[in-house]
Amino acid sequence: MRTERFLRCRTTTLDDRERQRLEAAISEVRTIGKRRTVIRHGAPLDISLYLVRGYMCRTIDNNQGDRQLVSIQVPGDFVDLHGYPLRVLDHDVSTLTEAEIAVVPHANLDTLVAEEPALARKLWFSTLLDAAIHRQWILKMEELTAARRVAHVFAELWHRLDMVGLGRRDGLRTPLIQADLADMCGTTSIHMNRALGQLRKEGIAEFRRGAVYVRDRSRLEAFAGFNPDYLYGRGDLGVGTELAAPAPAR
Amino acid sequence: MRTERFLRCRTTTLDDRERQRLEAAISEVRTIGKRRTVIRHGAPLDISLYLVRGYMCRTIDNNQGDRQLVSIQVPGDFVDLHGYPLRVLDHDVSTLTEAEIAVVPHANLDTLVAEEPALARKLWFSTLLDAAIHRQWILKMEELTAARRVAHVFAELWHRLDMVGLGRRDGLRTPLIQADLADMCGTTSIHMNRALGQLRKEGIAEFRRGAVYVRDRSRLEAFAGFNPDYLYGRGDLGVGTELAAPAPAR
DNA sequence: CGTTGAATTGACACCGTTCAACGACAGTGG
DNA sequence: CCACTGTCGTTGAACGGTGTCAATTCAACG
Repeated sequence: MRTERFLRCRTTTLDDRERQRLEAAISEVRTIGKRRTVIRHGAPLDISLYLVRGYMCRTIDNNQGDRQLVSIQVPGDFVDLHGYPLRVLDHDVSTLTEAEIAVVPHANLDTLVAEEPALARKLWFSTLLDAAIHRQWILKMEELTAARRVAHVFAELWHRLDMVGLGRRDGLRTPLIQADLADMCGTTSIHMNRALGQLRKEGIAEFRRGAVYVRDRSRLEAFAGFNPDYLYGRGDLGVGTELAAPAPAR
Repeated sequence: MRTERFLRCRTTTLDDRERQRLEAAISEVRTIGKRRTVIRHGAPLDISLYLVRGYMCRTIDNNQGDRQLVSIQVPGDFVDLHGYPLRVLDHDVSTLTEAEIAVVPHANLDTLVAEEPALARKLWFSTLLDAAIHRQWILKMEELTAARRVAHVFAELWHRLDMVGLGRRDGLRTPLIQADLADMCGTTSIHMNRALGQLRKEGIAEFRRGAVYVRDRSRLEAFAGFNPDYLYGRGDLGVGTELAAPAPAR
């Protein structure tokens, strides 16, 4: 089943019937080559894309003419479901690797949403997961140095791959090159190279042509200050796991 | 009407009947003092809050124990509608000023979503607007220097206030102190002070105790590289307004 | 075996942090 | 009225993280 990874291991998941209805909303499945732009910002949309296999990303052009990576998508992500309520996207959607993509016409989503409000709420949930990830990125971009930022990217990606059943024991594989990591972390590829060198030297993670080898996962996560709560995995969102009650607003 | 500003001047707006249905879903309106935390991350929710008057923000605690501001909300924002599909938030929601807040029980939203799929899609739209703003913040945080970042914050806020009919000619008023701006821009309040000094010296904007005076708005926006498309105001999203076609993915 | 994209290294300037101190201003109470 | 107090804003100097430019090495592939 093509959508088997959708919302897998999340606080909100689909039941069998809902999954079948979603599956039935797919009009076709396409295979796209690597590094191709599939959706362009500003173009009116009448379909949304679900990522079955491979990696994709969202990019935004900045004023200097180069692209920033504002999110990465893994199998099981309903990549541009955002395009359904928004009708037009603010960003571009591209493949990183060759990818298998399920096409869901908005007309089918109209039916689904009208007939299955509970499923609609779950689809909505999946898009807000992206928003939560965005928020965490804003936070980490502000808070951390480049080495810690890229460590956080690794930790997040690893965790997300685990959730959809694609995780590995000793690290993770990514389709990302150092320039991509730089784009994600808001730094230059040159400095990213040095940041990765630091991770290697400190024995936290070793990046070699897309493969990330990690000996001690908890050390990586601690280094990055990674807390998976914002990914809405099974289990509650940190309730009871905190040391102290939050302080007043300011 | 309390929700008159909701989705005002956006590409997607409510019609009269939808607005009345939304209005009817409000169970009560509360007034909250300034700088109070209203929703805490990790707490199960059965209501969502709509901001009628005043300013609010979303914050996330980082590992060093201080809070980062990941978004600011103005009147007309359905602040934590995210809590409806998510059921639990990844962040805290606080007031900046005294605020008037409409409470919408999730039970009422259930009814609304089931009976009015088109309205549901519009509510969904409003939450994805937040996601689009988050993406732009990620981009700008990475791309710009501190002075340009805060100029972008001003430009965005001004534009959003314009959309809900609260804009001014000569600049804007905010409840933000320099430390807040620093939290938003991922810098220290000391450096923020210098960044504001630079804006003042260059005649771009003058910040005095929450008031931002701007002589030449287009200069402010150019300095920040501000492009309002991502706010989904009336008019299309930059189609035909660009100088060149986007380049291939990489 | 040459080409190409990717990774790596060095030198230098700049942006931003940190610590420390001081100034401006409003509110409060004597 | 003034002194006190706390918050917010401002400034200086030293330090470190990051950007920039230029050059070089490495790996993959036709």
